[in-house]
Amino acid sequence: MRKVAVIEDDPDLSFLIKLNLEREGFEVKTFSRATDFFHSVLKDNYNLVLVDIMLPDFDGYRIAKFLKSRPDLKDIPLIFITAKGGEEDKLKGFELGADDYITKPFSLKELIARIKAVLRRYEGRITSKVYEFKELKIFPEEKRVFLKGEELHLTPAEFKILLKLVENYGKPVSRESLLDEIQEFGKESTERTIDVHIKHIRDKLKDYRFLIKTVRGFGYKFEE
Amino acid sequence: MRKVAVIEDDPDLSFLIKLNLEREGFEVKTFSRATDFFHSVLKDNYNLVLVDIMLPDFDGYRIAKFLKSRPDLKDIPLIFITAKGGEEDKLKGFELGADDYITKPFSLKELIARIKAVLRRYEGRITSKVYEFKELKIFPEEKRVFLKGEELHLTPAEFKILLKLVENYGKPVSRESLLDEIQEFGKESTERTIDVHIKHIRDKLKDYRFLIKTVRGFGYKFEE
DNA sequence: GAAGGCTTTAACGAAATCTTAACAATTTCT
DNA sequence: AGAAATTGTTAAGATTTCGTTAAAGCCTTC
Repeated sequence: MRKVAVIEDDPDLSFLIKLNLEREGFEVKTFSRATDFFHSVLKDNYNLVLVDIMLPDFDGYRIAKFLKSRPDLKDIPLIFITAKGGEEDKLKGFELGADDYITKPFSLKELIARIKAVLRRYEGRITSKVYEFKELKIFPEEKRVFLKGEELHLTPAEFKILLKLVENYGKPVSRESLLDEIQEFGKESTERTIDVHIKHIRDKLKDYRFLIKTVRGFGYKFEE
Repeated sequence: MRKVAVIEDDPDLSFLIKLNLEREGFEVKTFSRATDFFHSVLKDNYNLVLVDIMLPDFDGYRIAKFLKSRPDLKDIPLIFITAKGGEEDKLKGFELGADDYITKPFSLKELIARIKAVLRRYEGRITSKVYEFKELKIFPEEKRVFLKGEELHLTPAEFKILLKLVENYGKPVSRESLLDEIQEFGKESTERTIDVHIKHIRDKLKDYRFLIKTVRGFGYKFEE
């Protein structure tokens, strides 16, 4: 789950942001003072930091400077919140490495849209991982699978299932979790659906079908 | 390796130049007629063009005019070779954008020195990035696209989408990300908007429409 | 304020994909 | 071994997604 740190001294606004982000599936920690955040950021792994420029102890720019000065933290996406709307402030923010900038008052909808957009942008930067098992290669970023040099055509659901299994190499994955991967939250399909997808994947893996092992009474696992 | 095109109708001189430039580590293509060169210059990426003013079909000035009239070719350094030594010719050459001018007879040593000097001058400049796929060229800085030497007119949204796809060559880009590129936050358009833009881009790419592949359930990708 | 270019929306058909359900095969349990 | 539970297989129907078209909405420009 993606974690967001919110540094905002207005408790009402802070609460509202937390509420809405959690509704979107984020894990949220709020801080009313920068110093508290400093302690947390070193041990918790945030995927994004949302910081108000005006804070009682530090100003937001110093938070940005701090984050950007540390090699282990400088790649955390950063969004500023501010009451000021001047171009100059905006520029200063971007110079300090902010990824986006949102001025009060703003709609929560907009805030969430911006957060998601920033995260999307960052996800592209992740160095593309490659999974390789004998003659099977999986490129998650490219959503492609190769078997003996030939590309396999997997449907979206098939690809998601295979990837989930591979990511949990050796560990059994329940049908339930696999279902979560392939469908919208709230839907509830039969778990037999998974079986059918698994069959299709196995068929496409041909003589490597054995890589997907069934874990009776639970689900499936990927293992050589 | 740096590529030089030599347009010179005297086969002996042409051969001599080729020989000496290759000894210096250049890749050299020679043309005895301008028309042959015109075909080549559109697909090969020359770092420098060396052209004799007097040619059987076209004169060198027209070659210069042609090159300088095309945004995708106008930055290729150009050196004239000529038998005439008049100041007038020299001026005309420089007016047309020649970077240097050398009069017959000249020593190969001198020619090479001048070529290197011109390239040095050019390399100091920031070479703006160019994307090139077969007969498709994209100039992000200038926001222009050329297909088989013809400029394509893309609308702003179309250009942004194409560029985003090209920047993520081989990687699927989600409709959401593409929407981020073309519109302000807060707006939430339907993702079908992207489909329509994609159709328009594909139509304009004509027989290269296949470069944009759809990634079912996700978005699109650019790939040869 | 009309015109034209650009973007967005809506709607439909076609194709790809997903799900279901029924039956067969296999494993586990008693 | 036989019953029960679980998984494999199959095929058909339901659903989703995409391409395409046309038209509406929105700017800018004249």
